[in-house]
Amino acid sequence: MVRSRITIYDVASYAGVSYQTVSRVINQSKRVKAETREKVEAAIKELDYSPSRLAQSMVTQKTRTIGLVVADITNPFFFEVARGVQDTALAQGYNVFVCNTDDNPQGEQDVLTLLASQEVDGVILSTASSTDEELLAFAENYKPLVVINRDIDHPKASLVNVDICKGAKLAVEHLIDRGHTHIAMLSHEGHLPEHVRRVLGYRETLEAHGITPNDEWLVLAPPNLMGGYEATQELLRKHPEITAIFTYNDLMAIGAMRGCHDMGVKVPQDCAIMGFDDIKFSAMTQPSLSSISFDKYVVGQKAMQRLFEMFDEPDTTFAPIPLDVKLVIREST
Amino acid sequence: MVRSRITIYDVASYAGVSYQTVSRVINQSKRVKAETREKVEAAIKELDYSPSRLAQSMVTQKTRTIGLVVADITNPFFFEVARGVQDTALAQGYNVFVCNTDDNPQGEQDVLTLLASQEVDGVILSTASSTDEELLAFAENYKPLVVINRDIDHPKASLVNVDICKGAKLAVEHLIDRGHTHIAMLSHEGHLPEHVRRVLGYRETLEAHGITPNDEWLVLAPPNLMGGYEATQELLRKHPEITAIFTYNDLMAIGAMRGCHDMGVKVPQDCAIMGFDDIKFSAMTQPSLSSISFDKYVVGQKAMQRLFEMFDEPDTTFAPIPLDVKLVIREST
DNA sequence: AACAGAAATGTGACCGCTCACACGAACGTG
DNA sequence: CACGTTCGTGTGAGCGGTCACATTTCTGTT
Repeated sequence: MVRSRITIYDVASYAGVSYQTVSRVINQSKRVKAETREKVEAAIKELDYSPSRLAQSMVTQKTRTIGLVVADITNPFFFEVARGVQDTALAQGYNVFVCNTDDNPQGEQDVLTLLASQEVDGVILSTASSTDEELLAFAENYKPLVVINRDIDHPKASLVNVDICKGAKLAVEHLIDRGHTHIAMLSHEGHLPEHVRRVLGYRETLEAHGITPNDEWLVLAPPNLMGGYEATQELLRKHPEITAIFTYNDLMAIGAMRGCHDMGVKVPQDCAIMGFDDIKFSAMTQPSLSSISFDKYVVGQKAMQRLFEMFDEPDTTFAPIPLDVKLVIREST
Repeated sequence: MVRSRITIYDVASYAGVSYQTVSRVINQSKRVKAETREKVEAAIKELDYSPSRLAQSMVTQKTRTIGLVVADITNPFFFEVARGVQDTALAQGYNVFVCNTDDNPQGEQDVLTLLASQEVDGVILSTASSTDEELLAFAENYKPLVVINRDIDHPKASLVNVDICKGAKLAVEHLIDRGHTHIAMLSHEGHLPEHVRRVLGYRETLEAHGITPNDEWLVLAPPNLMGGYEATQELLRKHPEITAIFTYNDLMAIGAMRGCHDMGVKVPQDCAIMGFDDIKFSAMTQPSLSSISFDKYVVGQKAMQRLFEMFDEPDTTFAPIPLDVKLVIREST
């Protein structure tokens, strides 16, 4: 039975009060007599009334909806973050639009303007494809913005930053500890190596240990299983001297391990593999994957909490939220 | 600069027409003189106006938003489906709320009522935790509903069904072909085996080949990596006679392979492992995983397309959309 | 008993848009 | 040139709420 919507007026006349009183009950205003409140609550229950969020949003100009922009929800890193965001949002009655940009700068702009027109209350962004300028423009003109793993400087944008440099350092030092000196790296083809903190950490750590980074050993590929697989095969064919590979993320690392296997290169004996992100699969691969671990769920959680803080205090500028990483040593190194 | 919202009235007075004319231009009504339309379009561009979806939804009672209910977006199966849904929705200007139920029936009910109050235009559901009755009640009282991989019978609910029975049959027959007769199965602890089509297919196929299913060999566990890992170890400890395992999904299978490995059981020599879903990881594991494959992205795409059809023709009852599966043989069997 | 002040409730306007309708101008027709 | 049609545009109302303010009722004080 598709009954036409029950409005606040229906409840009001059923309870014998004015619509405004019903509104007060809904909004938990103190200014309602206990007795009246009960009457209204009974009416609400009786009529199975629930207020239209649309109408509420219309007048309050708050939608209780936020946008989450990620490169690709298909990547286990992002969906763990997404869960953290969603769960935290839901607990406060907020909903989340998840948008994929596929690491495409134009897509990212489209998605941001779409979100703006959707009238979300805020945006959490975890991508690196749009330029800082575009992002700054968005923060300036539109809604509160929380940015994950990216350094931009704007009073209306907040940061949540995993200590990626430290992660890269731990990873490379671990490989050096294991006696490796010919350490290659697989990075994300979508980004300039100069802007990728993993690459910077990789280079710095090598240099700190007296090893000169060899640019031939830095390969750019799509940051997924197939990208890691193919890049590894090409790399090892060209540079058989390599004995260790550090990758942009675990997806690439898992592809890399399979790439080694298919070439008859044994992991870790012939070539050690080191990932980044510590996704759940990494403990289950064969050999299991050493990686840099941090709590992705917490990343999402903190980002959402920060967004809530920004709603409450719109004019405050918040300090970045740092998140620590740790090295997880498994069989692949 | 947070300028207060530009409304249709601003555009109207800027262009020197009435607000209704602007509305007509926005809604691509034919009833506007070309000349006027240009004036209005220029004004829109000039003022950088975009209509408030909120206000539009308010009056049209359509939000251009749909809800996607999945058990856990963290499962690769679901997020590939989710991508299919999202991409298809976005192409038509629709947004998607993704909700996780964590396979918790109460959570599912909560999510459904939340979505109803959110005033989504429709719902796509791919979970099995709520009862058929609850789902029917939802379809009856609320919005168009597309259900994935589940048989419910209601004129207002549409189905997209992967041929899971066939998948289970192909899987088990393949194991039998390989000479196995002691074939165990790992299923989803959240559902009664009698309702799981994979289990039905498993039992039927065994019987069809003269093998009596042994209930001791059917283990229920959480449908994830760890669930597969632990269940496998327990199973093989109790029943070392088992030489093949068919799992509810690839996540469990990957956990199972690792479980075998850690017990010194070689895959596939000592024990073959057969998955279901063919997620991307399965080609990259070591050994790579045999599985039942179907296009998860297309599942999402078809579900969304069907929902659009339901919007267009609210009173039509649509036939279920079938999707075929195929066997992918890799190294684990 | 009279009055101020707080507490409880009611009324008008409006959020930004679309719908149904009204209205005048332009058009062809006999 | 009076007529009905079509076309182009404008007006009133209302979607379902909340806000600011007005109004009434209940307190407490002297």
